[in-house]
Amino acid sequence: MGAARAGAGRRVGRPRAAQRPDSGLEPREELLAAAAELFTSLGYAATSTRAVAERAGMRQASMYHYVSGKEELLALLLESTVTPSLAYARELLADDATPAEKRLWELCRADVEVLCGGPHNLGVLYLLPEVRDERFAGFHAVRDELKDAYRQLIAATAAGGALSKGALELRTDLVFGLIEGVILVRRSDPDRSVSVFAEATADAALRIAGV
Amino acid sequence: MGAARAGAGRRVGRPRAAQRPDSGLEPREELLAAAAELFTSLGYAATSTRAVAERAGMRQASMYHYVSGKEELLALLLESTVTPSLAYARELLADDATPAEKRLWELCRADVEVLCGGPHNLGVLYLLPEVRDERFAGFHAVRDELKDAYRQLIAATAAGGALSKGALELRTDLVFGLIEGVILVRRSDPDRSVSVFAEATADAALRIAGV
DNA sequence: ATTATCTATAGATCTATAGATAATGC
DNA sequence: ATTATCTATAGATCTATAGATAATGC
Repeated sequence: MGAARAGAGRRVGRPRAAQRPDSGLEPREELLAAAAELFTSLGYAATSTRAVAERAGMRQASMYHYVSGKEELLALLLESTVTPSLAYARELLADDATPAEKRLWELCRADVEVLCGGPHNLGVLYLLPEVRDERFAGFHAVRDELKDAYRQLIAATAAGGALSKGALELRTDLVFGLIEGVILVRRSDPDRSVSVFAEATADAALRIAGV
Repeated sequence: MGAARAGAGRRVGRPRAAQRPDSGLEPREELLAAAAELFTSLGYAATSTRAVAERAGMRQASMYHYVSGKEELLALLLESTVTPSLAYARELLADDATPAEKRLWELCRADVEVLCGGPHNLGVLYLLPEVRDERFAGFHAVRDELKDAYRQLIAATAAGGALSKGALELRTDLVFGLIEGVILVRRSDPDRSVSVFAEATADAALRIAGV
């Protein structure tokens, strides 16, 4: 149980119509990978359920065996873009042995790595107009918490401690905007070295934060 | 001739089915305004020609009397977002009486005003996945030229003169990314004072540029 | 006569469901 | 028997064209 697909062995159920080499992924993962590729390149509204399913190696209708529709796929992908950074942010917030400046830098660097890492520039999902919809409230909640972690770290720096509430908000927006703006930079130039860019962005973020 | 609509007088042609108070705009302008509102809020693919036409006060089919389709509307709107900044950038490049730092600051400030000004956050059109398409090559050409103006101004600053080609490129990307990232900030918080934010962003851009 | 609009519609989608089928499991 | 898939399709779009119509212009 669990390791049912191990060994690419015999599988229950009617065989797929289009036989392809085993991807090694669970069908649901195949769908997510297909959706990631299509949503990031064509956009959400312009991607049909047929396109997703077919790219995942199954027929359009079979997709509904695994997910309720496109929407669920987008919600899952979106959350995968913020959850790792949020987990790391929580760690950094708890670590009071390290100076706030250093922790802020680390969060920026890591966040850029997540947004720009991976094969499909998943960060661009942020940019989709559909994402504003209430149906993706889960994503927004996680993202808000992440932004709050940025705010706390900025406030904890030497330069940040002196700021008024409004000024802190503005700095936070600028830093957060810089980090998310990175998605646009990567979009227009996809072949950049991510790690160098992530460090340069973290440096720039500290300068904006006033460090 | 030309001022045909003056005085909201009698108009040639079959009257519109849905009578509404005269907007004072030419039909083509009404379509552009409707498209701006819908493309920025729902996205391009999710906006139907029917929705655009109806919001402009005419029936779906009548739209084709003025434009070839949705695509033309998006192309026009996109260009309207970069053209003003580019014109201003050219002026600034020519003005060698003013220090480069000051000119760079001005360009950033003005660009943010254009991107975030106006009623419909037209800047978000940049974010639409469809925009990458070759059909919008005109927009991309203008945008590339604008980015090149940023590069030249950064290179002309005291800090920029010393940079290697690669380092200059990186700084330019970071600054340009910060400016475009502003679109995301405005999207998540639309009621911000644009002019204050534009100046704060220009300050931040100079800090990134190393001034 | 010219024009701006309308109504109607063909043809091409796209989503989600119903029900059939071809495997394995027991 | 259970399961993963398939095929088929109803119903809801959406785009772009054809052709009719209701104004003004001459």
